[in-house]
Amino acid sequence: MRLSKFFGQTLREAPSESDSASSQMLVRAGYVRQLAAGLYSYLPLAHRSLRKIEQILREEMDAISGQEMCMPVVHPAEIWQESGRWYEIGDEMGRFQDRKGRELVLAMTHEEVVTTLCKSEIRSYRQLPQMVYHMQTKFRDEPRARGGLIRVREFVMKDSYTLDKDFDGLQSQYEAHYDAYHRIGARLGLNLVAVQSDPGMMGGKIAHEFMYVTPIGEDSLAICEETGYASNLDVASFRKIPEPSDPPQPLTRVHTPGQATIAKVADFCGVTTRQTGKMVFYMGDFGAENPPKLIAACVRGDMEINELQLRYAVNAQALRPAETEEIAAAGCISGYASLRDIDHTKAVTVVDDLIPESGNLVVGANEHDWHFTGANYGRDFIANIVAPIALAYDGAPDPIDGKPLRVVRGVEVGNIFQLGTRYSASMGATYTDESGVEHPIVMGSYGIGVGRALACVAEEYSDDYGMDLPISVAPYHVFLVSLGRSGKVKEKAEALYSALLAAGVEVIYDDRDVSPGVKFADADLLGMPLRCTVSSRSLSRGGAEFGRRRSKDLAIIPLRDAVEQIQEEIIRCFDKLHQLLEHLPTWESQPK
RNA sequence: CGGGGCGUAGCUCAGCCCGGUAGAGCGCUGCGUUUGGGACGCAGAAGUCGUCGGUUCAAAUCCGGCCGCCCCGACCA
Repeated sequence: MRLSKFFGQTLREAPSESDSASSQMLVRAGYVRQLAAGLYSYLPLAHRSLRKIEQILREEMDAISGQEMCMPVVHPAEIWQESGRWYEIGDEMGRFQDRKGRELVLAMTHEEVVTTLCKSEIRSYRQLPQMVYHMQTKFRDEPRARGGLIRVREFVMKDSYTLDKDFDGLQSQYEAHYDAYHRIGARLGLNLVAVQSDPGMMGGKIAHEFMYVTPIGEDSLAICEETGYASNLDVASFRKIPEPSDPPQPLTRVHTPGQATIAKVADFCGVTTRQTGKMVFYMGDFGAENPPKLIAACVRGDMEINELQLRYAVNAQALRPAETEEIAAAGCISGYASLRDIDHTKAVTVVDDLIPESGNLVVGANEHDWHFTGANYGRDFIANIVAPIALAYDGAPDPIDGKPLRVVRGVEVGNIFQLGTRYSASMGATYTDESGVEHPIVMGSYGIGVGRALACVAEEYSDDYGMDLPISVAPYHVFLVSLGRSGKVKEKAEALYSALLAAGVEVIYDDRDVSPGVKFADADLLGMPLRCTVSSRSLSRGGAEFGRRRSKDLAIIPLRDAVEQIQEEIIRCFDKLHQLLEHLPTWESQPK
């Protein structure tokens, strides 16, 4: 590729709409252009990188017996109605009608289509197990696209689907994906951390997310390097250690004027926040046929509510913070609320499982400017439900060995779900076993966002000058630049370019008639890992300069050996990257 | 969906308070000089000031509606 013919241009300044390093660099380097919120065009450089990422995905999926196929982006509504997700999913699903008024859906994912195919293709246990995959566009009308390429509305995902006759089969294909995803991360130059995750609307019980840890991530993770525990914060558990307390003391009403926050009241009463109980109120949505109900949750004062776990504990479909009037309707006073005086029929009352183990708490007295001291669960207040509803926090003891958890941010590059029979049962995809009995097929689904992976790689490998992409992802391996307009330099550079092309080296050649500063700046920006410079200076020293991007110590390589030496260096780059494959985490090595 | 910000040349932005000729830098075009880290001179092209309406003799500027984009939150198979 000649840079003089390149479709697109580099930008000295990033457009104001992009924020993260990855987005800014990809825009400045002419890889991508935004068309609208969450919709991007991928220019030739990005497209080459995306194809390379896809090829890595393809190789790793094929290696675990995947069969590549392709399913449509537009689906009839009926299959989504059959699975039930037509009704469960809201505005994030793109819906439209064809000319006859038939309801159509833009694919958010492809479980429904795979399951439909199972109905026509899979009849017997003899046809199982199976693993199919494709790389196909998804559309999700996110309420808010953000972070440049990290969260977009239209994107290509590699999604694979496993079909098994039982859960043992599923488990084995799940583990194969678990290991394959680590290999994919390594080949992309990304350290992906597998964390336990919430299966959510995918159904099923076991799920992992593969996270690229970065401050710009949207998800919070709780991880412990020492024990290997790693979980999405949503589902993270931790050891709960009760605060030592004296034998139960009498419940005492205390005047606490103006002490409406936990910190203030703890300070006022001379106790730590660990010796207080904190009330948080939500309105729970229990489905269309049930009225919304107040949820009164209590955690220890130093902790926060894990809303997902609370939602599961009360079996609600959704939660939102309650208004002051809604709290008052159950007989509680905001800021001084207590489970002692609440009407347990008007609210679902929940305490974290640490509360019954905590003695002599300071809690609200349900009256302005009054609290109780010496409150003890069971004697002074109770709840409908006792469940682990406290959110893990930085420094919390991990559940395996009590070592401190670290809470970090991450971007979800991939995920794996054990679906079980969630789709096959509702849609009637069955096989016949050895004894002639029909069973629903046991399914798994496994996704990796291709564009998101590129964004993460760009984020990881950016510096002040541009990107320094791994050899496996860079659109070209070598950036060849000629300096000066002397006929000899141009001639030699052209000859080297032709020789590299003839040898099959992926090279981008800056043949433009611009100043050296511009060429070097663009070379730095564009992200090719290797650079080769031909100039009168290099020629007088015996050939071309060659080395890593922005490297200070550049070797002079004679032009007659240049192609060979460049090829060898490319191989060394790949070898170095592939060394990462040697010590990857595996399913076997993760803590159980 | 709640809160905040922004919309002026291809890009980054000034001008808006205080209404009256639409600006700068970068980029682009031409000519000349220059060529190892975003060169310089001269000449030039380029904008329905997001959009619709209102106020006014007069609106980029004041007022209102709408649209779009960004950020925080809610949401996120």
